[in-house]
Amino acid sequence: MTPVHTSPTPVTPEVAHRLHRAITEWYAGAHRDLPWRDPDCSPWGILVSEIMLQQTPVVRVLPRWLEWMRRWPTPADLAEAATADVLRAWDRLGYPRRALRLQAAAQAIRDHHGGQVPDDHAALLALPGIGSYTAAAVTVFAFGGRQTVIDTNIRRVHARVVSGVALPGKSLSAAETRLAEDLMPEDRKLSVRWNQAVMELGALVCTARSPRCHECPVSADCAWLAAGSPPPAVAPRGQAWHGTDRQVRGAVMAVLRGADAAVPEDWLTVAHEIRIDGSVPLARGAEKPLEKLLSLDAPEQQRRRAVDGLVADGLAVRTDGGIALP
DNA sequence: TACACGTGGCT
DNA sequence: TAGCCAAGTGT
Repeated sequence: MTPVHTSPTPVTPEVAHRLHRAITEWYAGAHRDLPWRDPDCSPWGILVSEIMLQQTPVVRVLPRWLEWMRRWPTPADLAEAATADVLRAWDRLGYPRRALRLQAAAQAIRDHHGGQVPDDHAALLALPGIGSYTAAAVTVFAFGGRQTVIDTNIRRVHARVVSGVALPGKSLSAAETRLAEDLMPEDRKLSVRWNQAVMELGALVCTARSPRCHECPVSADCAWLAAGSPPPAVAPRGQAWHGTDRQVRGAVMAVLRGADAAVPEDWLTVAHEIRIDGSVPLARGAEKPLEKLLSLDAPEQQRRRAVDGLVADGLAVRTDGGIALP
């Protein structure tokens, strides 16, 4: 292995070997027992888990994944489902466009890959909703390929252990990619375990806010810890939420998921016409989303922008009766 | 490159 | 409590 010179302290083959051994041994005893890690889990199940886990915590994915796999155990099953059912099953996982793209991916798998999830990295990358990370993850975790997986957890572990900084930069750099590639064990089977183990270390121990360095198997080799755990160079910019278009889109989607008929557009866009007295033809359970929509007190213009955006994104459609799930 | 895109638990 | 954060992708 070529020494890595992208950090203040180059990673020698000896250090790399020590990291491989320490982190994979830690993984063997400390990893979470998740259903998509079961040796019997299908590539489709793993692909579904990877999409659901994008920007979403494991605890929230678990119940949705179990229900999803029960209803649509193969790509062909999901390909043929009604999109409105797919969006309702996605429930409150967030970023519902992922559900749309997952169904589109299922249709592409049915139409162009004989119904089988492709094991080829390039073919995976060509599917809707699958980018660099997910293509690599499926290649590795579903098919045991030797690919460099880089997610936010892995970036953080590398940033601390090797580069000695608290957090990685906003976007993935070429140097980071090269570091990750250079750190990969040559042996294919070990590389699979390495990818999985570093990710898990970042998720359970080397966390963003309060890392548990006393539990870390590589604390002795950690450049960040050795440097005295310096704080991040630049404080990450907070994610705005209250009053944003996203919040309003989310509220509108919640209403549409709970409705058993098209919702008149004015009820969504004109605040004073949204009522929660039970006279609106919405399914039971929709009251709460409606209350949320009301409490937002979002300007009419913003509500219209949200509805227009949802329609433009294919998450909703305009019908004679109003707005509905597609 | 930077921004838009959901949601809810945790500190 | 207000803000941070979570297995990213598409434009």
